[in-house]
Amino acid sequence: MAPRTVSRTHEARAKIGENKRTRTRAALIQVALQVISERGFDAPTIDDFIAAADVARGTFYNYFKSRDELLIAAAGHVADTVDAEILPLFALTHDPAQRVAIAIRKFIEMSIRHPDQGGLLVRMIPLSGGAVSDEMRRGVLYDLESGQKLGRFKWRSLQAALALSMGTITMAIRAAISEPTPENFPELIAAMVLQGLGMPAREAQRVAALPLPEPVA
Amino acid sequence: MAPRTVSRTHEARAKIGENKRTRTRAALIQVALQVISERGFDAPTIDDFIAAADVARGTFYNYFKSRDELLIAAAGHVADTVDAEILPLFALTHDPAQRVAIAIRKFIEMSIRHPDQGGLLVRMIPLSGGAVSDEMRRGVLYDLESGQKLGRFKWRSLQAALALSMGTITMAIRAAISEPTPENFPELIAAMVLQGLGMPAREAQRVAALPLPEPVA
Amino acid sequence: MAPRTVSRTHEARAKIGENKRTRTRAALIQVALQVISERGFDAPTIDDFIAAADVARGTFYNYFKSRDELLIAAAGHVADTVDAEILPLFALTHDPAQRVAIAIRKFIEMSIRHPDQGGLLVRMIPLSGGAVSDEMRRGVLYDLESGQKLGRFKWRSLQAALALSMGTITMAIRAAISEPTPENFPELIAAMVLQGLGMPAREAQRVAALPLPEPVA
Amino acid sequence: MAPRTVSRTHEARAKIGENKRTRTRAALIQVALQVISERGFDAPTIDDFIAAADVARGTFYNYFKSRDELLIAAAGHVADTVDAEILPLFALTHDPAQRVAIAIRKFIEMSIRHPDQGGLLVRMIPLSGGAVSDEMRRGVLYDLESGQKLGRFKWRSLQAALALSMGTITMAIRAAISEPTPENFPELIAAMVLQGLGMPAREAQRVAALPLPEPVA
DNA sequence: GATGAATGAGGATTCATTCAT
DNA sequence: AATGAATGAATCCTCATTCAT
Repeated sequence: MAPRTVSRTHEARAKIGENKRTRTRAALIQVALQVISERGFDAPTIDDFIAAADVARGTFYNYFKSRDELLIAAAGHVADTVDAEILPLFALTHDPAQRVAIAIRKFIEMSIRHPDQGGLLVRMIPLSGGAVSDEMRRGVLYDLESGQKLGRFKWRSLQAALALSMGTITMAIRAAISEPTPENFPELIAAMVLQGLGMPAREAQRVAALPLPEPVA
Repeated sequence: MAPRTVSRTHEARAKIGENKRTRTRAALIQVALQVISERGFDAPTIDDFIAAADVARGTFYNYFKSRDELLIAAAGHVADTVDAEILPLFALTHDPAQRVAIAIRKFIEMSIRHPDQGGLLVRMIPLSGGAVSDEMRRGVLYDLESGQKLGRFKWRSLQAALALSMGTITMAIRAAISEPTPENFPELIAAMVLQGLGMPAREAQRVAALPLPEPVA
Repeated sequence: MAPRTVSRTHEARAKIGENKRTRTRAALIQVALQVISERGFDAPTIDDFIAAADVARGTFYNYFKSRDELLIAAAGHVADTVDAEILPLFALTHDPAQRVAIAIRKFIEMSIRHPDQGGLLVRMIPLSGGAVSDEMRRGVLYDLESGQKLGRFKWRSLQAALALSMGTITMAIRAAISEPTPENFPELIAAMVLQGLGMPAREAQRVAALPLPEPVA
Repeated sequence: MAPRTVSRTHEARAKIGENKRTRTRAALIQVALQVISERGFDAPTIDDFIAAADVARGTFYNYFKSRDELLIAAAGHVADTVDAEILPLFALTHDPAQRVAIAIRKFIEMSIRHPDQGGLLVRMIPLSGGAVSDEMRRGVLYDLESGQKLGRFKWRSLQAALALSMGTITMAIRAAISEPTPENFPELIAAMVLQGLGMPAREAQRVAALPLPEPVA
């Protein structure tokens, strides 16, 4: 079985290389989230990142062409994390009101659990043409429109409805990161947004308080 | 006109100088608003400011001790503008719902008329420590609480109510600056926020649509 | 005369500034020629140049965007120097053979007198798309063609004639810089090129040896 | 074909390895010639070489201890090529004029056929310390002097004669690489050089046009 | 042997601020 | 007051070379 051995070796080596590369990259991204949460978004230099990750200057550039590229990658990682939490829940219901509530609650919950990631998310929304937020935005847009068609929402301007939703989420995340918030803060925010979108208060509060399966990770 | 020139008093000269000084300073601030609104707080360099204002490097430092000082002055200018526009209207009513609606409508209107100032505003609000946002925040806080006491609002968490208000305003200004918006956008936003705060839809829309005295400038 | 004083002051200041700027720029170029002659073309870094010129790092970048830009400017300076020497002499004759001889002799003489400058010239010819050499090349081209028409030259391929002229000049400058050469080296080179271009040996040597007005500087 | 594979002797395997080793080494040198011919000696990085050769970084260092070693090997390869083409022809005649003509024609022809090698040659000649140019230089020197003794040449300065020969060859190769040239370009150049060295035009052109055995490779 | 991740010294570049004119 | 040349600390970026797998 010599050939197999040979080929396995090749594969194995490739895989090890692959793993190491992936690990270093992941470490840099992880470290970036930490450092940003500690020292803010603008202050940290490439030097700070590599010092925290304990890699050489050149190693950084083996993975990212610039500071910005690292930050974007980090934001992408956060987006993936959020997606992984929200998408399974979206499979459970097609009620736009519920979906909006789920997204809002999950985003805020995640930001409370991982303030670094929430912070980065919020900082990236204005920046980068919204690479991160775009996906979120598209999802929200879709639910706002179908909710209107189904009579769940009663907004009079899509632009305004979008501003309400995105603005409130953003500011709520910001609050959740920097101040202590009540345990049901995510639900409270979700309910207010639904009310703002035209749902009766009682129904909004009911939908916003529906039990949610716990995240696995 | 030589005689007139000669006969100019010291005072007159001082005043002319004063005027010029004021004008250059104002020009620098104006230019700063533009540049910041386009490129954010951190990106622009002093070179960008002096190039846009077409003054020499040294001149800049005759007016501002540092880059930060210009930024603060620019923010202060926006605060003054806001004060001049909104405070007089606040004298007209003590209904918290009306006051919140007035503030929201005025902020957005002003941002449409002076996108540079709106842009700076939007950049400052998240910093939440900026003079503008603090004052605004206090005002909003006060109205939210008294509105609750008077039964006009029915929020369940002050933090959440604040996030809804501030977040929606911020995002609405952002939209108003960068996209065309319907003429009644300010009112629409105001109505949605009031609904979110627990007012019945009909009443929210009525209050948000009350006629407003035109701004002077 | 206050106004006049004021305006003279303005002019004077502008002029002083202008002078200073010009002087610093010239100093950097001068220093570049020196440093290159001492340490070669490739070795010196920007640090070496600014140390030799005794200016700050930032000052360098006030004048040149990159190391290459300095080198190109230095080469341009050399080209100007040569032009200043050759052009007046070109006014004295329209005989293409004489003009070719003058150009060759002057380039080599200059390189013997200022080896730094000659060296830079030779190094820049392959580089920079020939910004430096292009002018020279055009001049030579013109004289080669008109010399042919007038029956002074008898080459059979313009390309080949150009290769002979430019190649020989380049290599002669190189030799003149790095080895001791006989006093009449410039004339010898000129004569050989004219022979190569098809002039009879005797006539070539006569034209190449015609007395030349001494340079002023 | 398993049996055959199995029955392969150690020697055979060694030879295959040897071949592969030789091939990879040759590929690196070949690629180096290309890259150097295009971008010069200094510009290309090891990354450029390994990317063009499509080998891993470590593989490069299995064959060459340093970047310089590759450059030297590449130059050696060109030297070998030149030797193989020109030396056999030198056995055919002892007339210095013919030998100079042969060398010139062969160098240019070879550069047209193998532009990469010509490019490297041209880059090396000015360095004059390169193995190729030294050998060539010695050969040319010898022929120039014996040609003078035999009355075939009539130069007045060996230095100048050398500059004419080497400079013209260099520039002619450069032209032949980068522009289309007439078919008899090598002969034209050879004739001009011989004329420049003092041979009568008619005789120079005759010698330069003598038929040459075709190269084998 | 082949691989490619990691290294870090060497150099390039920016930009807020000072200061003589 | 206005000017703009000069400064240099802080930071970025490249690339030849090493070495564990």
